[in-house]
Amino acid sequence: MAQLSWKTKELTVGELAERSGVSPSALRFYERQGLIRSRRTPGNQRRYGRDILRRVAFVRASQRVGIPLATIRDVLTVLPDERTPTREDWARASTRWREELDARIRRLEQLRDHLTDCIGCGCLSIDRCALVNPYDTLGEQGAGPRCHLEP
Amino acid sequence: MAQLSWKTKELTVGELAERSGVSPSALRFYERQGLIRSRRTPGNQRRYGRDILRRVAFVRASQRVGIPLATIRDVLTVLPDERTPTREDWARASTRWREELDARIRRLEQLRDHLTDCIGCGCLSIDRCALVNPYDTLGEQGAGPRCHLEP
DNA sequence: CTGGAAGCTAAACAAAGGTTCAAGTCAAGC
DNA sequence: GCTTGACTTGAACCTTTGTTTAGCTTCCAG
Repeated sequence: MAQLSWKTKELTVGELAERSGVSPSALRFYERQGLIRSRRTPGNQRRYGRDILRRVAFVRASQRVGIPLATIRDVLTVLPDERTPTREDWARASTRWREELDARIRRLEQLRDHLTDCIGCGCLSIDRCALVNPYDTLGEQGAGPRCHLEP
Repeated sequence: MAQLSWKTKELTVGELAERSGVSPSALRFYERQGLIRSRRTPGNQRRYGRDILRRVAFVRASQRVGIPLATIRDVLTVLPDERTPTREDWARASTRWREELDARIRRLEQLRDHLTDCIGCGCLSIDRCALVNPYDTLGEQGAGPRCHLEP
């Protein structure tokens, strides 16, 4: 007796990968980025408790909303550290994304409305078209690369 | 007399950069990617006709909608090659983005609705939660990096 | 005609989010 | 006890969208 039930058995990276749909390399990457943590066996292999499934799920769901990993990590740090997060803990964390999502939707809707106008007029004027020059900035966006692609 | 009016004078990269709000390095990059073309002077410097302003404006507007450059390039190839594109040409090209935008907005709205549900239940279950597993795919997304960040 | 500003190219670097590979270690079934 | 499959690490590589830098050339005003 005293055998570990499937409920309490820890997961290896491979098992977690299969159950979460996230590749082992991505899981190790998340760990390097401080998004998840793992216990190590005496032979230095990773072992995860059941909590980890929900945590990984939260990361993926957040990514789908379009949040960068660094931001997700910041939100995860507000979770309780030594206690298993409760339903309320997760709900509180999720609320942040709700606002993010609303903002993104509003922005896209504005773009769409401008675009509808512009399809009618075909203008695309640098100076006048709200779609082309939406914030009246014209340049000076600052240096550094920006990624415009959504998955 | 016979002086070039400002209406017909060609633009240098620097001038185009200033008028379009896109840096010279970005303009050269767009040319390498086949998004724009330039005439060359005998001294190998780029010169642009007035058409280019609208073309660059279209590229920037499309980027704001979230379209990757490769896709923009493909759409630009359907423009007439030797004739200056008309208002209708540009409007036809823009119509594609309208559909794209609508699709994106719908997707975000679905996400938001799921998220609202999930905040209530706090579930984030790998198997059941629509937010976590929205397409019932669970893995097998294919290889290659994907960028999730919006500007 | 000359000096400085602007242009040219190719190559390196950046950041995000990973994948792939090489070389080696661990765990478990037979 | 041994073999095989899963795991470990670090480093290199990938894509996208550009910027920066080095080393030269060209253009324009005085």
